[in-house]
Amino acid sequence: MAQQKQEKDTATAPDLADVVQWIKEEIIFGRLRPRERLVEEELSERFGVSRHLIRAAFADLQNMGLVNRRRNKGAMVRDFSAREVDEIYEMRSVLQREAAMRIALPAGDDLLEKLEAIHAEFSSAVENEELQRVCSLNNEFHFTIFNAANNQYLSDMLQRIWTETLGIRCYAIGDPVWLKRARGDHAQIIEALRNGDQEQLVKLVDAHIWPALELYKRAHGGWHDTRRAAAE
Amino acid sequence: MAQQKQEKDTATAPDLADVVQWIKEEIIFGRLRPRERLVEEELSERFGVSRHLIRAAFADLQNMGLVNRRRNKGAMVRDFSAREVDEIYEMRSVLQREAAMRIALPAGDDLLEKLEAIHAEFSSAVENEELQRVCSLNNEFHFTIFNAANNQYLSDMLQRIWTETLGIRCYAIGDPVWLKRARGDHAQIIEALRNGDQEQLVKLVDAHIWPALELYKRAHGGWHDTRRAAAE
DNA sequence: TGCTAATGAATTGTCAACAATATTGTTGTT
DNA sequence: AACAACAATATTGTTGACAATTCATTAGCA
Repeated sequence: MAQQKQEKDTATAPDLADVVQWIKEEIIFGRLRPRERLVEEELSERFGVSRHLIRAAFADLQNMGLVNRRRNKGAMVRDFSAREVDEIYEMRSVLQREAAMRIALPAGDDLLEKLEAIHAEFSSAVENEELQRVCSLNNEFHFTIFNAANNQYLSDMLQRIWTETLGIRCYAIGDPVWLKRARGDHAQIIEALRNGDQEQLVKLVDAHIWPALELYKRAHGGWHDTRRAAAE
Repeated sequence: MAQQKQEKDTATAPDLADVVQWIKEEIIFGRLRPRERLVEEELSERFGVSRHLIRAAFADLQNMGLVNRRRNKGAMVRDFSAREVDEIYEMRSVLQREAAMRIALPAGDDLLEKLEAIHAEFSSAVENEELQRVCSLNNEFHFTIFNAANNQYLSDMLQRIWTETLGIRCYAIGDPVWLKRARGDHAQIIEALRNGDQEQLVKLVDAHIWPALELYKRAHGGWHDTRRAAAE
């Protein structure tokens, strides 16, 4: 699934995948803000790689939905309109419910054990406020579940949505209230999986996604709904 | 939606979009077969564009799911395993049903008129056996409907699936029996839209997708389930 | 013969210079 | 002062050459 590069900085020259990851993180963790222009040479110097790689990375990031590009005008960090956010979240809801519905219940012991292991780590990461680990363990938790739906294409679509909504969801990661709530949600989800209560599972998985959206919307307060992603 | 380039060959130098479109058609209409290797310089000469453009096009086509690439090994036309085909069709079913369910009924006159116009053209294209037009009108018919669900992200996901399944669906386009049936299906779909029968609409839209898959599977007869898309 | 290692051709990956385009700043006219 | 035309700068797009990698063939050896 989430194709991580195995050994990162073992003195190997930076790869396209590395550059994509770097820029992705810059965007996720807010060093590059929505609607900010991305200048090829600037990033090229910052990361110490050729402009060529930056360009290629832009293409990838565009396909991931993290940046917009217009011919001869360059790239900028994608900014979602209020409507786009709502639409993407509706679809996230549809697909996650579909995944939850497709999991064969009651879950096998191996799945439950794996989830509990992740959940334990997640909890400890929350307590120590290791945000980056929280984020990555959260991903792992959910995709372990989604993959249990046993449809690779569904997992892939969810992967795409997760990437696109990173900027939205990562608002929540820093919020103590949300973190506490998420931990509880995860525990409940595991319970539903164990008890074989499919209806409850679907409900829990779906309910779990909305608080982060609310946080994001609140943070964006008075929302000016200007922008629109143009194709050319 | 389907971002076509307006004026094609008005003596303007070929664009990345052009190249992508060309290769796409080569794949769709079978001049490039599944699992066939795509050599950059070869295509570069064939189309008379620089190797760079071909490379960039490969990246795009990979993201569209039409080709697979592996580092230092090049690109090849994507080939679906039996399982992948089933999985992608399950998801196509889910999303199309979701779209059908979201259309506000009864449909407005403008929508109905538009669909009837497309349907009339479709019918004539079928009778004259203009396959390429059949294909494009078929797209237009369905996306007019999908867009009526009023969720751009949903439309975009369906667009992606349609592109990926082109190679599967275009088997059907050449089949007279399927064509006849499709024409009837479309008429029924318009009726359901007019009558405001949502349940029937969902059912029709869903039932419409499976015959083409059956045709494809039959054509692929004894299926060797070898291949697998590798990440690196 | 059957296996491994070395060679070479084919192909992809990378780079740096150059061309085309957009953006900004300046000048001159009314 | 307002506006338009022009010039200068900044940025992206394109090209061709070269480096690195893979793949197929052959040579060497037991």
